[in-house]
Amino acid sequence: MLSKDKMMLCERQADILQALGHPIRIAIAHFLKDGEQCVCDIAEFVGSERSNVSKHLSIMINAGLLESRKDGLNVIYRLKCRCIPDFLSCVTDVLKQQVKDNKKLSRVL
Amino acid sequence: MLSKDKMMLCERQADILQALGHPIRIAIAHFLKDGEQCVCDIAEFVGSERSNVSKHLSIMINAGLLESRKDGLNVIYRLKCRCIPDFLSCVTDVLKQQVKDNKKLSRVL
DNA sequence: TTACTATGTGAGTATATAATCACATACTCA
DNA sequence: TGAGTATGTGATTATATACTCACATAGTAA
Repeated sequence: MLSKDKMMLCERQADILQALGHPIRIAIAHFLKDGEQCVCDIAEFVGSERSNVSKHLSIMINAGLLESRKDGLNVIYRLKCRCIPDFLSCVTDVLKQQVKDNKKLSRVL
Repeated sequence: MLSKDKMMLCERQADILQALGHPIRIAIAHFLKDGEQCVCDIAEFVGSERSNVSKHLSIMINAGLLESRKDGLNVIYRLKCRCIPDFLSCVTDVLKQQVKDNKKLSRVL
């Protein structure tokens, strides 16, 4: 049986996964890999309303994935941690593996 | 603006993250790192009802994270992809980084 | 000051998710 | 066969999440 401490760790890990577990938030993370951006440009990139994007951004801030700074009227967001792109490419590896398995399967069918 | 294809990719990545984005499902993944297990033992390990665990397992199966086989009365689950442990350690890296940043901050306060 | 712009927030709604319980299914073994 | 066990599923309920719209805030610039 899992200890209290390990369960707490699982909860914190789940928080991080949930904070990235939405198509718009993934897209935001991909966009910010190439450098910091304002809400305006992020909203344009992901193709959603600004108020909605603003909420997604605050979810990511709360999870410690992003940080922001003000620049005049704009608020500029950036990835807080260099490991997030690594992390995303890990997800991609899982996807690639699934595609590979599917191909193997389709050859048999 | 994000292309349709890229958006689809983000959706598939989000599916995977969501399928792992729950404390119980993370705990299951950790447990299965060390080898396949039946529902019974998984439920005992994560400390939740069997029917609930069964539903979590089917979420992970649908996301392509796990596979299962029958063995008499039991159903044995295992990780489908060796990259899932790597993936989990990536989440841990993000957490570690956050802890490190917090320490730095607390020294300043 | 006033008009304008970028962002954040609250209310309301729709939808998704999680947990529990009761029950169905499938298998084992006497 | 019948009792017992492991698992899965459907109904229900409670809660969380996402989205939209309207509005508030904060800064810019004339």
